[in-house]
Amino acid sequence: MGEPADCDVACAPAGLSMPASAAAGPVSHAIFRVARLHRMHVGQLLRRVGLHPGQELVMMQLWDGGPQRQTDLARLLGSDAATMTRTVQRLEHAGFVRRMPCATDKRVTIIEPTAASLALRREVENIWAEVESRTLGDQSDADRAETLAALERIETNLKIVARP
Amino acid sequence: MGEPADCDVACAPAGLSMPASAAAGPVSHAIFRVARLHRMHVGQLLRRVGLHPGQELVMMQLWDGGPQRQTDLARLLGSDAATMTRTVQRLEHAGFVRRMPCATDKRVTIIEPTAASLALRREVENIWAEVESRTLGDQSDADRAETLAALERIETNLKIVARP
DNA sequence: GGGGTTTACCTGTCCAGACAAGTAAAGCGC
DNA sequence: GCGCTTTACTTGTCTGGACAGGTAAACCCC
Repeated sequence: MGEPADCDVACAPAGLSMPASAAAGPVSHAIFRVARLHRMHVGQLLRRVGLHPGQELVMMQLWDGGPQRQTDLARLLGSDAATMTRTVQRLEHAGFVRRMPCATDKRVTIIEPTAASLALRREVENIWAEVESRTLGDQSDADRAETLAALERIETNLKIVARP
Repeated sequence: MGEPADCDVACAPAGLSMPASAAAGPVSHAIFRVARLHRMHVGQLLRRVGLHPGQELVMMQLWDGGPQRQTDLARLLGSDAATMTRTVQRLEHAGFVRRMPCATDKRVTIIEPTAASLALRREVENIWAEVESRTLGDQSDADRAETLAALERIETNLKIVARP
């Protein structure tokens, strides 16, 4: 570190909830804040059932669609193939998932939920319902629809630009 | 892995963009997808200037507010103190930030942007403007306001629940 | 059927982020 | 002044996520 310095300015409480640095992109900044808050809520609730944020999406996809190829899991969840490899490894180690080699294509591995994981399903669905409820608060149905529409507009825009 | 298994069902193309697992929380799922897409765009652009997603927020806060205490940085950006420690360490190693011990309180370290970092400021602001543009697409001003309002509604709700 | 390409997966490495635990300094109460 | 609490910061360890690089199998085309 450098030399000791006085910190007159620095010690002043700078308790602004909207830093001027966000002026360049208020929506981008809001996405960042909302995403972290949302993830915090999900993680806090998932912790009770022994899952980490992101893993519950894999399990939901498996409960919902049954045994699937690992590459399809990654594609459906928009995840990186490498990330999916390690997430599945951890879920397997935790006993929630089983990996089976595909008989007709030796490259692929089929991921299937274990019987033990089924006990989690109801809890995870409750957690998601709880988070959805916290996220939307007491909004009216019309507001909820508008909220979802706004997010989907953003998603569409970001997807369009991603493929020039 | 388990025994080889046939994968008749699994090999079928399951190219749905809206997995039924999202039914429990469409808005939550959308937040997740939007956040990852948004982060991808930011990271892709920031890579050119040698920053990683999240670091640009620290730099913007420093450029904007001048030298600040590390704990204030963490609080303003809503980040974990431990995360801020390592982020600042990496920024210091990259030469964008300097750490100075506070003369009046030996616990605190003052973080200040280096002169070298100032050359990045314009570029980072352009990147954020670009991401904001991609995010909002060709929305009208009214739509943009509604989008921001929707995100802020979510943020408010998640903050309220966070403090029972 | 042989060779190049594509696909599926794995590993290494880096980053942010969260939690736990620890240290040192400041503040506070008595 | 002494002890307890709070604050600021650090480190360890776990996770998701991204990129690069590598391997083996399947595919495709001539």
